[in-house]
Amino acid sequence: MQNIKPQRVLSAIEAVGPQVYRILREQIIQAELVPGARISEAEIARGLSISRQPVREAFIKLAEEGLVQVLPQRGTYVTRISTASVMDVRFVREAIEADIVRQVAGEHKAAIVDELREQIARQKQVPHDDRAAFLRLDELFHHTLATAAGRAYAWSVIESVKAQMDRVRFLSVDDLQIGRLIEQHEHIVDSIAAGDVGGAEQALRMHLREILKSLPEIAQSRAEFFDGTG
Amino acid sequence: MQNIKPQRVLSAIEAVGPQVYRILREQIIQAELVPGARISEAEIARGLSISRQPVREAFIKLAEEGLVQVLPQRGTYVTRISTASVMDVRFVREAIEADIVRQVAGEHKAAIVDELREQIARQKQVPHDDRAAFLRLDELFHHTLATAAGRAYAWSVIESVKAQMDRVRFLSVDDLQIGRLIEQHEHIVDSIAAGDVGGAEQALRMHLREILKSLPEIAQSRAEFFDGTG
DNA sequence: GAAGTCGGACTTGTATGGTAGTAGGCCAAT
DNA sequence: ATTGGCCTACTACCATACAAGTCCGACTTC
Repeated sequence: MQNIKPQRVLSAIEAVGPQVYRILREQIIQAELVPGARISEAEIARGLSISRQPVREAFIKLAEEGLVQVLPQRGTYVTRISTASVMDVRFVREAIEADIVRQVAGEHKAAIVDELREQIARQKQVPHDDRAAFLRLDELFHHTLATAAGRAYAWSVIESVKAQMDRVRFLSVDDLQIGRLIEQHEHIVDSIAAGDVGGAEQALRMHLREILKSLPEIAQSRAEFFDGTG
Repeated sequence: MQNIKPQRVLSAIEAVGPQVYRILREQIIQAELVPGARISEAEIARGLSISRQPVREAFIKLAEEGLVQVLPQRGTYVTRISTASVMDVRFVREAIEADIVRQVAGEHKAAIVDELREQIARQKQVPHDDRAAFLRLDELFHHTLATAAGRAYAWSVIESVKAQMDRVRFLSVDDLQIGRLIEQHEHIVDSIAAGDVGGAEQALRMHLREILKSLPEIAQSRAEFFDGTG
């Protein structure tokens, strides 16, 4: 089966390193590159028909996010998901987004409420089996909140740490949870619309803690993806 | 003046790239490398008697922190301090540390209070002209809080973003401010000791907002270090 | 004199070569 | 049968070479 290698198109207007980073990051989050898998600079470079150098830079960035572990002279491995790391990231994200939503709720801008309600309507229309589509809309929802508060930078920080959470979410979101998450979105927006700062904050914190509920279950059913240290 | 180049000792047991990163980061924060300065991979590499590759990796990491700006085929420049960026970082830091201190205040661990009070005593003994020494102790104080809450990861996130704040602090901390900052530390610890969760949070938020008070003044007196966009 | 053009000396980005170190298989010796 | 030692293949890390683009000054031309 001499299948022609699908030459992944790398843009010429952007440096290759960051592109490789995004490709690998996406593959790790979506478990195409499974936890524990061994990858090598040379192997990836061959696959993309580029040199090892940009791949190396991508590895470094992935290692900073904790998505891979680089062992000098030994190899580079996709990290297994650590429930402790997931909870660490969730804590940071909750802290930042709590202050963001407090600010939004305190500013009484009707346009934002309309925008968010429209997004919720779209979330309800997502087919129940299309997890990726819902996750994209969920991401957009939280991103919109941050932008509305004028906190684009804060969101960029969240983005740079949330990969660990996304890996779990990709494994865990099922239909039932989607419905509950949408309800929580509505609760957040209602609180914002009412100018209920404290209520909005609490609603958001509860929303982000939802992930913890399914985490033990996922860690057990997909034990090979998780490290054993808890 | 044929002065012998002081060969900075690079450890052999750690990769060179991260070491270069730390050296340059320190120099930028302490304004040895002044904002707007042009630096080049080759120049730094020659100075350290290494190749361009590890320097390049350091540049990439510095660029992610916003400490330098890499313009392909043109050059790399130490960024000027942006007051907007400083406020962005402060927002993130305040959000995270607020949740940390709430947790510490809610746990009623006497050992932590003792440790923090001892640190404050040491802060009072710092000579009033030794800014660097006080900043180190201040850093230790906040780091200790995070560790006490079991939030080592959260602190690592703060560390990776706070360079922008540190650059300003290095320019701004004078004797008067040191006294006020120590008072605020005491206020925070008192609230923790009393188990006053809300009070501890507010005290910490006020503490971290202190930097904003001197920011406009610094930005004016050292205008050449700041960008003009506000 | 002024404007346009060409060339060289930079810059970062990418590719490739070389080095030290690890892992694991194979073989020999006990 | 088990253990110890070599040897090959692989790894990441660093150094070096090459490529592509930018800037600036000198020269040419009008």
